[in-house]
Amino acid sequence: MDLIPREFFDRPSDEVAPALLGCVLEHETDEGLVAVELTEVEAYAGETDPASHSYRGRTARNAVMFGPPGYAYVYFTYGMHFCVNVTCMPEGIPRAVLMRAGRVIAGEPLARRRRAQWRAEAGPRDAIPARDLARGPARLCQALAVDRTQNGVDLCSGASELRMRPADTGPRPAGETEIAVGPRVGVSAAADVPWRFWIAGDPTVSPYRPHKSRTRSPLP
DNA sequence: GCACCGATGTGCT
DNA sequence: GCACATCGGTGCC
Repeated sequence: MDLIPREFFDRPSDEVAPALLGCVLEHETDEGLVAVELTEVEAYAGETDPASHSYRGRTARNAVMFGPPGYAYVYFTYGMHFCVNVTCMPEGIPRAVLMRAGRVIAGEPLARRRRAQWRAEAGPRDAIPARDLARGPARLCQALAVDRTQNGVDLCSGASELRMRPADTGPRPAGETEIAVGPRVGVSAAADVPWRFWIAGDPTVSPYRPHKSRTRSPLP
């Protein structure tokens, strides 16, 4: 199996993040295989990063971030969505890269069924465009069927159903070769830190949304 | 395309 | 309580 070696992840998350663009996250289940080529990622630091789940120290939820590099940290958010990260740096140093979006390169029918099933609860809908199958961190988890049960899985092991492959060294489509950098999406703290990386011009990159507070304006 | 907003569970202050 | 590393619908330009 051609997988990314663990040493790749044994460095700061803001170095790992851009290097992950073009790499492939794949999940093999009883339903089949779905593989996604990463087009958008975000780096998270630990004790120095107020936007990181490990900012306030180790808890049961974020324990995987404190473990060795190359493991999946999956968390549940907004009452209905999952997001998946890969851990970086040696054991004891909490760093991770959030995988925000990608292009489905294998198992597209299965990925579309999973996404459509999730949306069907709100009623009948139009077909989902291919570019939207994994366009956003929660959509990526839907397409790959990643949830809590994948938290702590070793992404560097061929024995894992969820694993990471190196980038294809071949040429990319014209206009999709440059790596762009900017502030992270949807974070209220440290919103100015440019730790989001994406492939410039790629249609599967999620639209940028600044963080929005849920508190409504007071009544007149 | 953009702005608003509801759904919904969990981990904190 | 309330904020939250989100999404998808509706309404409007």
